Amino acid sequence: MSNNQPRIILHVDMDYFFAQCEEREHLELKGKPVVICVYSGRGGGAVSTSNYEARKFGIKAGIPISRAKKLKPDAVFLPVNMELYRSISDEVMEILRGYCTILEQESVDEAFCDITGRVSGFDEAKLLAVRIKEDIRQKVGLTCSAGVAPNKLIAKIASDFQKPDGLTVVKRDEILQFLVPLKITDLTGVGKKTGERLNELGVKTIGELSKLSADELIREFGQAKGIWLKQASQGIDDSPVVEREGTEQIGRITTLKEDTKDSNLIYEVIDGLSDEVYKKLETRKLSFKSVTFVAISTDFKTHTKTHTLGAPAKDLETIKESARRLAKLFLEEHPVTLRRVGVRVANLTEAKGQKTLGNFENGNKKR
DNA sequence: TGCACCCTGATGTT
DNA sequence: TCATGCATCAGGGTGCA
Repeated sequence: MSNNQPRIILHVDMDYFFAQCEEREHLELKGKPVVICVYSGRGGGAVSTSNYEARKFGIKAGIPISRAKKLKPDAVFLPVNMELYRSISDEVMEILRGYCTILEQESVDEAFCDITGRVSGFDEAKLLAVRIKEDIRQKVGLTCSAGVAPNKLIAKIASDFQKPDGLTVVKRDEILQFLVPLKITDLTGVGKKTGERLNELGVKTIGELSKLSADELIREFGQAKGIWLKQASQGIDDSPVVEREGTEQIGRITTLKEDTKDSNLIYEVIDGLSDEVYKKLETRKLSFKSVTFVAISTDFKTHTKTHTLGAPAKDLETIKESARRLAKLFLEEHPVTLRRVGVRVANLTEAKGQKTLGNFENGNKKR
């Protein structure tokens, strides 16, 4: 895709999405601090997201619920209600689809739109963005923040630049001055770990990052990431907006009631998780070709074990048996105590008509 | 030797 | 500090022509 046509990309990011959905459903929440929680089943858990009232007290995504409760005991604490957020997300995406030729839904609350063919330039693009925001506000009842730029990388950073209910337009010749003062972690793809390593190299801003040579970055981060960092620091990104077929993998993970190394207990949990993964697959009519057992030990290290089948399958038994077998192997190899376990399927394909696919080599298995 | 595929842990985000 | 659940990706390994 090396055509020279300058692109215009719009990135839309719903504001504090989960919490805003709850505000829409429960009007009495407006103005109160709202905290959306993922409970672990053993009393603890983490904050999934919070509204701006809650953020004023330091309650943000990722912190333990216990800490959030200390920061603001009388905030409203609600469990995640994914079904609600999905259906609202669908409403939003449907609106966006009406405005762009290609829509790339990045997650439940974010999407890229290629609007190159829909507008004559950035001024018109800005007007279109305003209209889309207004449309979403009226039809869905939620605010979002938007970024308009010549590529996905900059559009995404731009949508994050002014929040909530923001709109930031970055034209081609404004990219460098826009990026230079930003923190390196404002680059999508640079998180805590990469940020720390860059700090050690004396780099704190994107401007400073752009001064490092590609060679230096490759030495430090390897070929692919090194080149990516160099390009990103200069605002270069050619990746196209692509309609996503669907997810590549589907999984479920849970925290055990208590830490254990008891395989029978773990098998029980695996069966339950397999059921849920199977349900998700079924509703989306997908087959899988590999099964992964995920284990997180008490020291919070993540371990995985994967088995790839000879041919795609779509039945529950295959998930359960594979996951159990993988767990057994894992426990034999690693005598550690587990805190969390998960089951994941990948290599997904559309489950066309096939009934059951029992034809993979699993002959010598103990029953 | 080159390539395709597989497995694993790291990473990002919420 | 206390530490959910989910997805994607790159590096290195492995097997085969």
